[in-house]
Amino acid sequence: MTAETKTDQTRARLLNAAREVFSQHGFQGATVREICRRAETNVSAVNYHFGSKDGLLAEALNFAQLKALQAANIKADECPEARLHLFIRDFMLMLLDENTPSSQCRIMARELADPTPALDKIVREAIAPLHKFLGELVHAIVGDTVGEAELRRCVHSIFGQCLFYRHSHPVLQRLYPKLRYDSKEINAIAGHIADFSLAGVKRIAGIRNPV
Amino acid sequence: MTAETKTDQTRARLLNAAREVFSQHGFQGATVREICRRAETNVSAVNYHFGSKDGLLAEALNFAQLKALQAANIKADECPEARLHLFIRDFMLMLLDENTPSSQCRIMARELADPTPALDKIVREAIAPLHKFLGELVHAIVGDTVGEAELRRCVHSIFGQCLFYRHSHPVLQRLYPKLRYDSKEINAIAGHIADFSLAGVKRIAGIRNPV
DNA sequence: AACTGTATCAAACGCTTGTTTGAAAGTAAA
DNA sequence: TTTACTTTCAAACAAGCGTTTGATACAGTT
Repeated sequence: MTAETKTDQTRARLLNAAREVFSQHGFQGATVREICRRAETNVSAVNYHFGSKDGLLAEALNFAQLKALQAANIKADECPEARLHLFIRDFMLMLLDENTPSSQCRIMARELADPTPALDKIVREAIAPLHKFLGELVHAIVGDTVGEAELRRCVHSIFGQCLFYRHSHPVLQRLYPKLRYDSKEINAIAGHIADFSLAGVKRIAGIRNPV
Repeated sequence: MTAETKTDQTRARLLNAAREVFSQHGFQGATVREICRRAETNVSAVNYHFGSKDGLLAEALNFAQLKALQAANIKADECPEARLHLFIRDFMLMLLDENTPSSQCRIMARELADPTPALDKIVREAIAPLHKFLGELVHAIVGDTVGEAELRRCVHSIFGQCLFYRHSHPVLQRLYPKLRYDSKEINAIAGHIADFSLAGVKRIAGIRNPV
């Protein structure tokens, strides 16, 4: 085994472990020692390979999946209403599904409220494009009938509903101990948010809602 | 000055400082040293008066304002739709207004995603009643036409929209640097959420929405 | 075989955390 | 004033944190 391959293997193990631990405990709550324990390597490996805990977070972030989601949604040959539904479902799957290794989105969700050195990068490269994307999708639904501020608030309403299930998960588990985020439940939640939001944005736009 | 008065004064100063710091940095991010610095007392005062940092948090929590909000809303002689609007406005004022010293609600909001020893108490005494209250309010609007699961999801949609502006504040400030939560902005946000949600719950209930 | 550079590791470093200690100051009753 | 009790405080404590160090093992080159 060459030295380079060994380096890459250790790096990869560290990145995977970091994504796990960051998404579970947040940046502040995660410890370098636990990440290294899961990566089965020494504590000093983080600083050797990534310079610092900050550097590890920066490299652990990966927005590819989020961008793929948007690209696939744009390509989908559907009306804007259907695309909104699709987007919400895919987004909720990324946020909630415990069977997929898409912890990037969950890392970001954790950091929203607690600025870390990486938040500027996250906002610039992931969140801002995401808001722009959803803003355009909502605009395609309601047309030019709503002002910029109201359009933004519609986007906030949609993201707010989605993120609620991630942020408030510890609370919801206490309120409803039987709650499980299996694919059936996630689909039901996504369907609800899509219906609820479609009625909401149309109401804001002054469009009559059919039953 | 009697000893008891002195004790109470120090206790009160510690509680006020604790509410400030907890709401700003969260439980984990807050340090007893900073709390004591703001309370202008010694580090050991926290353990002397409250036993531990956990004990300080438990006593710093105060759900009176949240309960007063619900009581006032029930007393208000308005239709359910108007009461929903009132509730959302008052709730947003508690969550966002920086000029009012209602940091309790903000402490809770911070802890939602990050279980602390106090979360069980918070859920039991504050969040569960709040969800029950809003559930009944939504039920008063839509009647018996929607199932229990869908009603719960409507409540989640409303809280999700409200909490978004608190949780994502650091992100929103980066996206829109001009954003300020003055009373005009808070009222606009509350109005939007009320309109948006009213249309949403009626759509879920299968009630046609007027323009 | 000797040399070079990289990767790993146990151990330690400097710092911060929540908490404890023991003495000093202050208050109230005898 | 003496006594008993409460409150404050500087200092220290043990544990945990991110990070650094110096030795060791190892691959590839000469």
